[in-house]
Amino acid sequence: MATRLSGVSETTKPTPSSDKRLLIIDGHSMAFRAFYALPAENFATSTGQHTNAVHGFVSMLLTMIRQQKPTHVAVAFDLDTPTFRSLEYTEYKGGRNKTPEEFYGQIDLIQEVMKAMNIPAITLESFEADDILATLATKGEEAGFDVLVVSGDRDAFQLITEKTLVLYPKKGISDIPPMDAAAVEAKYFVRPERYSDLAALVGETADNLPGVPGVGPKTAAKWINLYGDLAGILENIDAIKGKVGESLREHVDNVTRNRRLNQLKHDLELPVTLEEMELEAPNREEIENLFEALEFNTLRKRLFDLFAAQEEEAAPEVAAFTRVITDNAEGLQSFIDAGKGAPIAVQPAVVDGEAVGLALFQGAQAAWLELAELDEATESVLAGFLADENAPKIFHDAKAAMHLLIERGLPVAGIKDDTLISAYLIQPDRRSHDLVDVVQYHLKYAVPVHEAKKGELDLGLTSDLAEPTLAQAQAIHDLSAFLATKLAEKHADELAAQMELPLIPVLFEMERAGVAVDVDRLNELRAHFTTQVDQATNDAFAAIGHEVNLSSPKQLQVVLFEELDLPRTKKIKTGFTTDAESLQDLLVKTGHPFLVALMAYRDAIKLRQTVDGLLKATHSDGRIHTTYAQTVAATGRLSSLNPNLQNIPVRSEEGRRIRDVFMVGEGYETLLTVDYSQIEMRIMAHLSEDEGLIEAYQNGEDLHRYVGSRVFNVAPEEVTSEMRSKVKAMSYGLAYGLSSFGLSKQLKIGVDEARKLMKDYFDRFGAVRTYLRSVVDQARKDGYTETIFGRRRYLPELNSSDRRLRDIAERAALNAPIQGSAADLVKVAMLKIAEGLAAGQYKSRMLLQVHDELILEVAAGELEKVQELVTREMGHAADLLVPLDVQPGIGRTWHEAAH
DNA sequence: TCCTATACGTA
DNA sequence: CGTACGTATAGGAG
Repeated sequence: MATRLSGVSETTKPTPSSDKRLLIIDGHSMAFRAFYALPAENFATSTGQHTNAVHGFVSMLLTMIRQQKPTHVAVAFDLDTPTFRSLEYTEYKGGRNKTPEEFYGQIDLIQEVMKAMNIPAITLESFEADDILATLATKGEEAGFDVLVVSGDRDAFQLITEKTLVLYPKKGISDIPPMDAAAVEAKYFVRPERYSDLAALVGETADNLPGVPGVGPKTAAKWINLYGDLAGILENIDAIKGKVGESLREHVDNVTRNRRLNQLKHDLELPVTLEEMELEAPNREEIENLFEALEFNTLRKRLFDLFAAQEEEAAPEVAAFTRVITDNAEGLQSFIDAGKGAPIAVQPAVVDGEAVGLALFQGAQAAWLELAELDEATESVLAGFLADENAPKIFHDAKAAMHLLIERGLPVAGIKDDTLISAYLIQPDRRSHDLVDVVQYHLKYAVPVHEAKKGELDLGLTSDLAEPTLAQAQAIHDLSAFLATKLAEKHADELAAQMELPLIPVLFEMERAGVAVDVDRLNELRAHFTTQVDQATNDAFAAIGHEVNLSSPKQLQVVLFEELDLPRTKKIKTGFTTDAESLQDLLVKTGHPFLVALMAYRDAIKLRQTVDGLLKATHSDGRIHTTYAQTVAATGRLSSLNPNLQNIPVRSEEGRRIRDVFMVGEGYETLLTVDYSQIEMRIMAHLSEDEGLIEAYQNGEDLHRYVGSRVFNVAPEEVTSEMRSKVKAMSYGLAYGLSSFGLSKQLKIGVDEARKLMKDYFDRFGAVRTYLRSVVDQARKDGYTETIFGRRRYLPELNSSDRRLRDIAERAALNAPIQGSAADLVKVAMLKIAEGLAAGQYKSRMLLQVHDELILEVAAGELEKVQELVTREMGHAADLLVPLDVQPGIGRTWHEAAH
């Protein structure tokens, strides 16, 4: 029987905090502080709206909340309308510099953020934010709060009491020392309640309130301490001797006016109650949208982390479950059987890259296994369950779990669902779908995580892992059910079941297999490229007569545009670009030898970096095991990382030498590469149903030559290579939303010529234009684009009022069905090939996928059949209006196998 | 130690 | 003012 570890795991109630803390912020003054603390030019959205004040303000607010842990928060803002002070004294706050243009609009944005964070932003007609702060401080104290006032205005010091402190930012927006009575006294030699008297005497330049000339804080404090307060001073005004006494008598009207104006109101009627200021979780969607528009990625994470941490301390509203420890075979078996074949969520606990524990969840039961502690019988039950194709399992990132578990001798089959995949298909444009984020987003609670630190593993720690890992397994289980509905709503359920989920074990096997590399050749190449780097470095230094870091664009800018005074290139944020294209232009214009050396340096060091990366990534088995990210690319493509094997050089002669180190591994006969030729163009022909394009492909013509002959109105054999390359660039460009301007730049021709080229193209292939337009129109209506296999990409910004964002979305909409359909095709082919290889019990295996190319390792005697299988399945992955042409290549290395 | 900007490799 | 990616380095902020 299962050992009961802890009956029902309790949901911890948040301990009702007896100390209520109210944080109140002077919105304008803090926004200004933030504005001047952060450079405006570094904080702007792509639309040109400056955000430095918003960023600084929110950053400051988050820090405050984290450090001060307020239970209630409110922000007060000034209005533009006159206040009772400006009405009484028209020069009040006069003479201030005009608000900088970059500040414009940022207060509104801050208020929007406050709204999304559910923090009241308070304004009051004819009063200033300071008065609101004062009223709130008083109200808060009366209601038993500890009050923290954040203001950049020294008038706030008068609010300091035993229960109210002021945070007055001194420099920048960080490092704010809380001011209490003692701090005020230390600085100004008067108690806070007398600070306004002192300020009245001294005056306040910022508010255009002149005081008594010749009287500074020291003198004012001396008088206050001598006569008690301002009233006392005025009573004894004639007793004060000297020049300053005279000055006081002369300017006494200033003083009384100042005092009247700097007295803050404590008794205003506020439109918001204290209860409404209680700090609650932010509106996640609003924050997502707002921060997306503001391009605040770091802040978004900080914000959610902050509130996630708080919610964690509070109680996640998660159903209780029975937790069992299954440290014996019978217990585990009965746990597995209890679900009667319902899917079980599986989540490994990882320390230092190894699975140390495993949480299982089903129904309302959770099981925890410590993998190092399992006896043989229990392990065998577990292994049987994991490997059973008919025992359905749910993961969040099944492929990663498969790697972890197989290292423990536990192969996995029967992946029924993967919530990582589901989350991705629902929101393919999100870059990350961490379990924590996905649960927070969909289920609206914070799933706990255990931050295991390196080298901290001990007996105590493994059990610490149980609680959070069990909660994660429960979350995965709940998420699976929740997302299933969402997937169906979005018509992505079939894609998940038929394509993405079956692909997981295929990718797993490819990653596990890895690709063999010739380490000796890699080292030789490294030395070779290093020689080139050194040579180019020497040449470069010789050309300018001194050393410089050739890898620093910033330093290069100095050399190129200041020392050498070369023509300016395209402007970028940090000055002028030094990219390869511009360097080439500069070389043509000036012929400066430094440019030659620099370009050689760039080429060589890039190749050496690639080689270094490969060397570092080579495992002890002499193979490189990349990881395929199945849930990153918004179009449905895979991506490859650690290392990226989808961007190994091929275009340059030197670069191709790197492809020659990828080789067939021991026990295998050869590498086989098969790639699609012009797959995206073919998909465009299919989707557009353009008769001309379809005919060209059906007749097996050289597409670009064919298109060239039509566009330039010449016979196919008269199409020059120049014409062909123009047409090729244009054809591919179209699928990316290329403009005539872009085409003219790329082909280095006039915009007029480019425009004519495109017009001639569309005159001949009108269906392409119709199709491209319809894609965008349809997507604007639907909110998404769709591939041939029904994969959607959601593009809400197609309806943005911001033209820049809309244009970007339109280009994405043009490209997504084409790139995405190609990605789908390749995935389908991979599934069929994997199936065929298994069915034929071949030893040959797939190793790599590079978008339109598959690389296989072929065992002795299998080449003919495997090649037939691969070319057939790739060629028939979909039934299009045009044939799919695939090109096989055979060789000992990746380079040799290229055709 | 983190993040951003720049540059550059692939399809 | 052409899509989709991943990775390296420099340099600033922390």
